[in-house]
Amino acid sequence: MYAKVIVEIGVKNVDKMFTYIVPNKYRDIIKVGARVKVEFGRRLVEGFVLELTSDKRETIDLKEIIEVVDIDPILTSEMLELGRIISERTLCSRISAYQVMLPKALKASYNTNINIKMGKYISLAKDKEEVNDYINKCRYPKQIDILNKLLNSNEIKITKLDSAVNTLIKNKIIKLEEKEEYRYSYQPNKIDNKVILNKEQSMVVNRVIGCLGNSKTFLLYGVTGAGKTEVYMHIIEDVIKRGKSAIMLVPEISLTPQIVDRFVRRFGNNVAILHSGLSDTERYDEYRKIRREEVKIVIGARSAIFAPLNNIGVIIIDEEHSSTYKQDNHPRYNAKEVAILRSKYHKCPVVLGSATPSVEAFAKAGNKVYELLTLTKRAGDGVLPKVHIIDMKKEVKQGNFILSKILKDKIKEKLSKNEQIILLLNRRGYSSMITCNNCGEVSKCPNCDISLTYHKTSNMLRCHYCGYATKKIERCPKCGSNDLKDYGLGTQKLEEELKKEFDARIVRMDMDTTSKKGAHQRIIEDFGNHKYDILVGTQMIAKGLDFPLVTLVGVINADASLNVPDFRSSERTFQLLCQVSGRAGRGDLLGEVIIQTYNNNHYSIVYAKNHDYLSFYKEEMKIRKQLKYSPYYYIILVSITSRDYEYGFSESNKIGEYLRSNLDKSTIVLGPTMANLFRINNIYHFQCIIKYRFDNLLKDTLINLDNHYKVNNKVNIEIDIDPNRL
DNA sequence: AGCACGCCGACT
DNA sequence: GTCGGCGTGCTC
Repeated sequence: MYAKVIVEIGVKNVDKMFTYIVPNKYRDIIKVGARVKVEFGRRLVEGFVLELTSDKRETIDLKEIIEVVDIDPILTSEMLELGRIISERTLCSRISAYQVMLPKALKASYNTNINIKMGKYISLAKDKEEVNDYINKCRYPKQIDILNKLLNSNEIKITKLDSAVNTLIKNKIIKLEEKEEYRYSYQPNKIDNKVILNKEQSMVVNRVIGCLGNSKTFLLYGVTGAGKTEVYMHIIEDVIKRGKSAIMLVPEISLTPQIVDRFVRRFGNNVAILHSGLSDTERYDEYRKIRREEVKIVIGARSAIFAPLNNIGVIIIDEEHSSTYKQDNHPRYNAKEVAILRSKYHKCPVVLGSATPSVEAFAKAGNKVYELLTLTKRAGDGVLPKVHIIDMKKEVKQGNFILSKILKDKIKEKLSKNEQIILLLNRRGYSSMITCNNCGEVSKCPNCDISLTYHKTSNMLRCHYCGYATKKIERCPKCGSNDLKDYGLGTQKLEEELKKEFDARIVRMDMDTTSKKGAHQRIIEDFGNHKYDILVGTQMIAKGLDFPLVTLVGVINADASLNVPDFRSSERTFQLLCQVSGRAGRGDLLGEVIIQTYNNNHYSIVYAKNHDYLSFYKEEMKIRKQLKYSPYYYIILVSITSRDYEYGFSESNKIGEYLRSNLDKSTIVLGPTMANLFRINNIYHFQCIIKYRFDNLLKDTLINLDNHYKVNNKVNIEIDIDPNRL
C-alpha cells in the first residue's frame, strides 16, 4: 500500500504529491486526509495524505511513512476537493490552500505544544447503598460533605485534589475523570428576543427557506436599517430546527460585541464565534467544538467559511460588498466563491446581503445568476436621514478650511440638545505632510515614495506604509529654513480643532488609539454610554455601529476615497457614504448627515445623498463598460517587485511582452506601469493588468509565467486574479 | 524551506 | 594545507 503525500513546506517546487510506503502496521489506520510524519530529504516533516493506492508507478526507492498523526482525518473529502479547486483558481500552492482551512495550532511548524485544557470531575464509583454505608462509618466531615453533594448530582467539577478527595479515590468510593474543556465561552443566557418580521422581511425569509436543500445564491439588497440581521436570524433558526448548521460571515470590524450579543441571546451556546481576538489555543478550542458538532452556528470573518461543519443548511455573507472577503495575500481566496463551492457540496442556499451591493453582485442578480431579494423599508418605521452636501470650494473662500459653517452650527445644535455626533475623516495622524515654505521641500519617507504624516501626540513623522518613524524636523533639511508648514488634515488635528471650537467630550478612534487590545471595544462602549459627545474616526467607525443618540454624522472630506486611482474608487466612496450615513438616526430621533467635498457634483456623492443605489449602479455600469472593467471584463493584476530598479524594469517589460504574445488576441494587456505606490520599503513595484472575457490560453500562460519566476530571487511576481485594488 | 554538495579566499 | 563563504539543486 502506498500513500501520496503533500508535505507542509510552503514552496512551489515541492507543492506536489510524493509517494511513500505505508507500513503494514498502519494499513488499517491510515486514511485520506490524515496527517503523517515522513522523512523528506534528510529531515522529518509533516504532510497530508491525498491518495492511497496499491500500485507503485515510481521506479525509485520509496521511503516509509514514519507515523500516522491523526486517527480521524483532519481534512474531510470536501476540504481536499475545495483546496484543489482553490489552488487551481488562485494559482496558490495546494498546501497553502489546506493550511488556510485549519487553525494554526494544527500546523506542523507550530512548535509550542497544543495545550488542551482539562477539567477534573469526580463522580460516584459505588451504588448509593454502599455510599450511604460509607458515610455512616466515616468520621471526616469533608468526605461526607463531598459524598452528599455527589448523591444529588452526577458529577462535580473540582479545581484541586485535596486529601478528602484523594482518600475517597483511594477507597474506590468515587472516581476521577479528566475531560476536555474550552477556554472561550459565552454565557448562554437564552432570552427569546425574537422580533416579529414585517411583510417584506417574511417574504425574504420564506423565499430562502423554500430553497433549503438547493444550491442557490441569493442577493439580499436591503436599505440600511431594513433589519437584515433579523432576517438572517430567522433563516438560521429554521435551518437549526431541521437539524442542519449555518455559517454567517461578517467583516472583521463588524464583528462587534453588539452583534455577537444578539446571536448569543437568541441561540445560546449553539454559536461559535471566530474573530481575530482569539489566541491560537482559543481558536483551536472553537475549531474542535465545531468539528464535534457541539455548535450548529458559526459566525466569523473571512476564514470562518472553512468551518468544518458536515451538514450546512445555509451560508450567509453579510456586507457582501466588503473587500475583506478576498484575502489579499497568498492564498488569495475569495470567501464568497468558497461559499458557493461549499453550497454546491452541501446543497444549501447562499445569501449575500448588502445595503450597497457590489456592482458585480448586482449585475449577476440582473443576469439571474443570483436571485435578487429586496428590503425597501426601514424596519420599525425608521426614516432615512437627511443628507446635505457642502461644497468646500465655497467654504474655503469664506475661510472655513476644516469645518463648514453648516457643520459647525449643526454640531452646536446637537450638543445643546445633548445628542451625539460622529465625524468621519479618512486619514489618521495630524497632518498629511510637512512642507518648507521657503524652498518647497516635502518631508518624504526615505524608503517609500510617499510623504510622511505628522503625528502630534508623539511629535513624530511616520510613514503609513513601511512604519518608518523619525522625530519631527524643526528645520528644512534642504535649505535650513524653520518656516515649515503642515498641510492636510488628519484625525489628530481634527480632534484638536474640535476641542478648540466646542466645549464637548471628544473621543478619537483610529489605528493609533485602537492598537492596544480591547481599546477598540472600550471606545465603542464608552461612546454608547454617552461618556462622549463626539466620536472622531477613520473608516473603522463607518460600519455596523448602532447608537440611538447619534443624530448627526459629518464626513469631513469625502474626496479622500474618491481620489484613489482605482477603478473601484467611486463605488467605495458611494458605499462608505451610504454606510456612514446609516449611522445617523438609528433610534427615534431623526438623523442628519453632512458631507463636505470639493467634488460636489460627482455622481457617487450625489446619489449617496439620495440613498439612490439603483441610479448609482446604472451610472457606474456605464463607466465600467466604457473603460472595460469588471463586471464586463475579468481583471488580473500581475505585480512585479524587485530591489533592483533597472532589473525590475527590464523583467517587467519582458513579462508584458510575454503576456501580449501568449494570450488570446481579444485579451487586453496593459503595462507594465509603475504601481501607484511605486517604492515601498525600498522595493520597486511594477504591474501589468490583464483584461479579458474569454481566454483559453490564459491559464497555461499564467502558470508558465509563475513557474518561470519562482526560481528567480531577484524579481518576484504575484498574480492576483480579480484583485481588490489596482 | 532546509540541508546538502561544491568550488574559491584568509587563517591556526 | 584547512575552515567556511553562500551559489545551485534536490527532496518520494
